[in-house]
Amino acid sequence: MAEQVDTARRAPLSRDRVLRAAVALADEAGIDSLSMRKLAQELGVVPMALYKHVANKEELLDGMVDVVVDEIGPPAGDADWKSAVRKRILSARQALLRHPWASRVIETRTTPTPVVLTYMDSLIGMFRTGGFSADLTHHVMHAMGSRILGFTQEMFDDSPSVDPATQAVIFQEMATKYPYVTEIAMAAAHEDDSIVGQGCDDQFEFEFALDLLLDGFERLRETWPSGPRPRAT
Amino acid sequence: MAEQVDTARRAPLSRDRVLRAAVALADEAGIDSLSMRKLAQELGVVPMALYKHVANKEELLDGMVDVVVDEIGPPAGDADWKSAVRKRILSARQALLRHPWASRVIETRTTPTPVVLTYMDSLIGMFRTGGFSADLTHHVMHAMGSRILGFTQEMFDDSPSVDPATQAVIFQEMATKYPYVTEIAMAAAHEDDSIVGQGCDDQFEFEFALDLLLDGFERLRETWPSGPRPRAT
DNA sequence: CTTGACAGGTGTACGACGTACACCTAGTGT
DNA sequence: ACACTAGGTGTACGTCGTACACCTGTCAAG
Repeated sequence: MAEQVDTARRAPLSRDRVLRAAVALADEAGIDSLSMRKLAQELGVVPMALYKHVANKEELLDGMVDVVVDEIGPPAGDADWKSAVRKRILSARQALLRHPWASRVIETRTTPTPVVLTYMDSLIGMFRTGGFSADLTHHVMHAMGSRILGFTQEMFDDSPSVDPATQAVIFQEMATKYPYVTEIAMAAAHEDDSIVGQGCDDQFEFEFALDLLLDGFERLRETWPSGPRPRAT
Repeated sequence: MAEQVDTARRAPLSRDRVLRAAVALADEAGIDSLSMRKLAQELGVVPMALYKHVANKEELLDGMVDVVVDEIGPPAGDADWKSAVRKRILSARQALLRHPWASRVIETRTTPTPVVLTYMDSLIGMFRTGGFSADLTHHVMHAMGSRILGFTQEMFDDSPSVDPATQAVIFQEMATKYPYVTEIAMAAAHEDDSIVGQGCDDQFEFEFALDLLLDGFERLRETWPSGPRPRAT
């Protein structure tokens, strides 16, 4: 009777507990190490037990996205649509930065969950009450693209860090084969001691694009016809 | 000695043949049905044979992306940077539309291949020779985000088409729970007889956002300081 | 107090997947 | 004539998601 770790002692499972454990596991071990089996083990339970709380892995991932989206705070009370939207999007970005796997997972969802729909509805509402026509709001939401949920793709991630000598050789090759890319990478790294890239201020880039779009939206808001755009005949 | 379908008759494999077959398979069966085993079968070969031509599945996917990027034509000869960039991006978009799996796969690549770098270099070059500073070009490329390779995420795909009665119920629920989303969906579907969405003109949306950005870039081009942006301090 | 339904955890098993590793085989340069 | 090698083969392992039958404790109705 030495060990009795069985079913009795541990807290009972629940959809919520499963989702939170999944998020935690993905946060610390990466989304690729998130399998139903590992998750079950983490919860001290047999893999199939999870299926009493989520239909399948897809639904698990949907639920995980919901957890992240729930972390986005409620809209700020700003009277000004522009700063209200800006704050909300930046808050979404913070949520996504806390869970690096989330953007990748969101991209693979095929159908929005109610939680996501609620978030989108509230965001759309900010434009509508800010004086945008339904039609213009539609285009504007499309224009925001991946920024709606607070992320943009990174193009390069940290390279596997070879020694400086070969790094220099690689750099020379890069510079001759892709002069423009190299120039841009240099410009980005001007406040950094690494040779290539990495020193790019993502937050700045994100806000740069966000503000560019918001400014564009503002201009359109005043000139856009209030009805739907005229149909081609 | 009835059948002699063995190794002798079929054309020899090659990295190129493997990649093309993979692209074809993904095109017609979807990216989820692309496995090393199915691909091998398609080529009349044992799975492990593929590994003599690609290191692993990741490299296969990299190669497939290369095939797609190669389909993007060379830059137009326009003197005007803006229309040249515009054409190139729209041409990239066409390539991606021919291979619906490509955008999803591109998002999962961790390191750009030489082919992708070449494309990016040429695109950056269009801004640089168009009078953009290296610094501004950097930000501008970030701002383009997923549009660089010609796609934006779709939010909804075709729903599994239930009967009209329940569809109406669903619609009612949607309209009360997510009034703004519904309104937008309606606005988009005004030239369509389906009840919810679907009638959204993706090409229009894409160009809307693209032009919004390009116009914004144009304005910045004239006001942006030529050096790198000043450091905080 | 019995019963039986049901929510929730278990155990086994299957078919896919990516790919390591040892092997074979045909063609080539010496 | 022979070793080398590029390229195709066969077997095998570990991992994955999950179908299906089963067990067990709880609790309401008879």
